[in-house]
Amino acid sequence: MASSSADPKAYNLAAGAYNCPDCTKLFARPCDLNKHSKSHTRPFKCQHSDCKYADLGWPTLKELERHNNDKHSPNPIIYACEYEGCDYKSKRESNCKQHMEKAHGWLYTKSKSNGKQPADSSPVAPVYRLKPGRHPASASSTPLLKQSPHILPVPNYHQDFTLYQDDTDHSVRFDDDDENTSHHHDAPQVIPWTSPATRLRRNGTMIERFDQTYHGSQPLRVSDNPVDPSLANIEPQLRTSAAPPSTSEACGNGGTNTSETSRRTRSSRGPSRKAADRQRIRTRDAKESRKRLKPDPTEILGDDAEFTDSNMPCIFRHAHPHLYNRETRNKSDPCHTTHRDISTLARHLLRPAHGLGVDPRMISSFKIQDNNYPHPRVGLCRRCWQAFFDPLEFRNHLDLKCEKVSKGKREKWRIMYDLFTPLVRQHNEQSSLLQDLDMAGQENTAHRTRGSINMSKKAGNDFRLVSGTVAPTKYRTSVPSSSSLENEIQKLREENRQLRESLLAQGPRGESVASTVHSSAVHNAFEMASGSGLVSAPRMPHSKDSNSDQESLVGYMDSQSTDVDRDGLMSETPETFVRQKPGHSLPSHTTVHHVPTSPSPLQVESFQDISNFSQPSANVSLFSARKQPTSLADSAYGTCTDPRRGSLGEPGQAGCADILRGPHKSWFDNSTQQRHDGGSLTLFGDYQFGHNNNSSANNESIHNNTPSSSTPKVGPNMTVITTQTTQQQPQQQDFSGWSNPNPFATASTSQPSHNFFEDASFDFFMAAQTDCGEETGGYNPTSSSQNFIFPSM
DNA sequence: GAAGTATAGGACTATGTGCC
DNA sequence: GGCACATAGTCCTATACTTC
Repeated sequence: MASSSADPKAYNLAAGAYNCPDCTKLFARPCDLNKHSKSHTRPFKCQHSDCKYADLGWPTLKELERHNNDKHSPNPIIYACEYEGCDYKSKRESNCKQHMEKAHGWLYTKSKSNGKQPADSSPVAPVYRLKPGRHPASASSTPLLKQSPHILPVPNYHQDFTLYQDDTDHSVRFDDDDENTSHHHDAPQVIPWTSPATRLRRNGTMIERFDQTYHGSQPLRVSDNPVDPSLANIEPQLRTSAAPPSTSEACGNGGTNTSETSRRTRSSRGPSRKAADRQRIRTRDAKESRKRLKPDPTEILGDDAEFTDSNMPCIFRHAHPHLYNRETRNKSDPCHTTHRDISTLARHLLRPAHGLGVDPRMISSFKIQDNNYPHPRVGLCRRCWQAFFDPLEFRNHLDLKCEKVSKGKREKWRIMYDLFTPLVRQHNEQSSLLQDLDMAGQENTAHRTRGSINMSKKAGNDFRLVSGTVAPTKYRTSVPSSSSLENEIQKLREENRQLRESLLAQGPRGESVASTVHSSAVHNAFEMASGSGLVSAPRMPHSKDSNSDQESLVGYMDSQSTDVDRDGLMSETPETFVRQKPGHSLPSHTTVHHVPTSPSPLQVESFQDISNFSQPSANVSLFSARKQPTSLADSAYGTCTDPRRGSLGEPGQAGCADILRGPHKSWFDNSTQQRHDGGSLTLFGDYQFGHNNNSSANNESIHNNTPSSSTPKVGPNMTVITTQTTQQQPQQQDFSGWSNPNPFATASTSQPSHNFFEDASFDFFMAAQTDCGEETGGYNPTSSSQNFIFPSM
């Protein structure tokens, strides 16, 4: 309920979340709980008494309005398909788009940019057109285009597979008069998977960008920082141009750029419109006067076309544009938006796309699920803005009330940038690489210090990194060597060569795409579509052992596949999952999770002692170990209600992470066959927790071992550990007799599994790792029985 | 295909804080 | 006390995605 937000009892300090009194969901913020509570109260009632929504109501006014347009409007807004010869019409814009996408192969930019054209996006815009006179509210802002779906006809080799024979972007463009726009390479298109030709083009783009970045102006040297090519763009000492817009200027613009639509449609809440306008004018005037009085003290980064105070980019995208390439990683689309406030940016970093631990007090990467682009393990206090590289020290710091240090938003942005965006080597690199590691670490330290010194000079701050806080060797950040990047690019080059050959061999356009499925390169291209390795074109064989793109440079950073990416996987999941045999019941309170095929032993939380881990190769590529997505929060667009999506869900739901985390657990070390008390658990891997139905009936069924339509699914390579109590030796559940063996399973190895576990001291950070505005399943510390399934490694 | 539900980020207001 | 700024909380739009 909305009132719960103000109820201190609803605030769970341990979990850092607000409990919904009407269900079991937890929220990081009261406003999120408030929003959620409307899904229970559904306060927006339909005015038509004969409508079922007169009683049921809708959670939001927007949904009520949409319902009215759908059902009760005498003159509803109609969206018509713009393709010639198609008379499809819908009252929903999104449905119309959906239709054009599915029926006509329309490619468009899926971006949550709030209607704004992303800075680096192509001019590709929706093809649909609002019917004149039907939608006056938006018609003025929506270009009524001369519709020309020139992309038709496109041979539809597959329903979702559009292959362009040539390398031309066939998307309809709206501003073709912009001759400076590169339509050829910069059209961000999101399609379920990538055709070989598109893949070829994208690889080419990546290679081109790599060459420009690292080989363009000067030869690549070992001492060059290959990770942060954009860093130079924001180094103040490198600037000679005029100062960037001041904070006041930016804020003023931000205020006056308020969407008029938003103002018109904003519900009547808070102060009156006149009062709000007065305040806005007052604020604007005040800020303008401030601008005249003194310069922006937070002048840190200097001018940059991409960086203004109201236009702050995602630190990760800014640091690694080649990794957050929306052409190859549609999941990174949210990273292409910019932020006006640090709080908004921090909120963004909380998203599953990055997975940092963020709360009002701190930002932490201690708990981030590394893949093959490990992050520095850093905790940043948002009060004193001191960085910590030791999680225990960090936690101790947060337990104390430190002195608040005022910093400007640029300063903060820079601190976050410096701390979190460098990539690090695996912490268990073999000694043969230690020299490189140290060298790179020193470079990185220098890089950070350089920026910090400037901050110190210009803002007089005492950013602790300047004053000698250097990450311990164990946690010291480093960067991938240039040779590693070269190797990855070389892989792309080689793959492109194969793609070209494959496409040439494929013959004229129109030939069945099936002719390419046996080409490993093309297959890899499908695998690559998201960089996640989870995309498999339906009807295509899944090759677990394929040396696919997830191992390449553009694999990913820490993001995971999008839902679109994972469609391919889900098309196969009915085969990969195993259902319980009739009559076969699980032990009481056993919870079953799906864990994909064996994660790499490199996927470990890095701050534990993993020195005894075996390493496949001393010279293993930084990018080579990825086999499956590992983040629990697995999608930038995650939701808790779908197993394909990875946001933290409520107990009993797929993707529910926190239910498996928390203090006071007992866990079983699969390698040593020993049980350990206490500590907390983090399972990495794309697993399903029980089932994806959050109904109470199903929750009941899972706890009572009652077979239901959502009987717990079991994935490959799993070992079920049942710990009835913290005092009992766990028992191992044998699933060998279950049906439907995983077609992709591979022989288990004897890799130790204790890398799943973490010290209890890190529990704190889990509390913050909730998806903003999303539900998290809270671990119930009162439960006396915790049951886990671990992948056999 | 229609309808329902979800997330991401923009933008605004209210409030807290430090400084003059 | 007023100003400037930071931030939390909230509402909103856009749109992705699921379910039926």
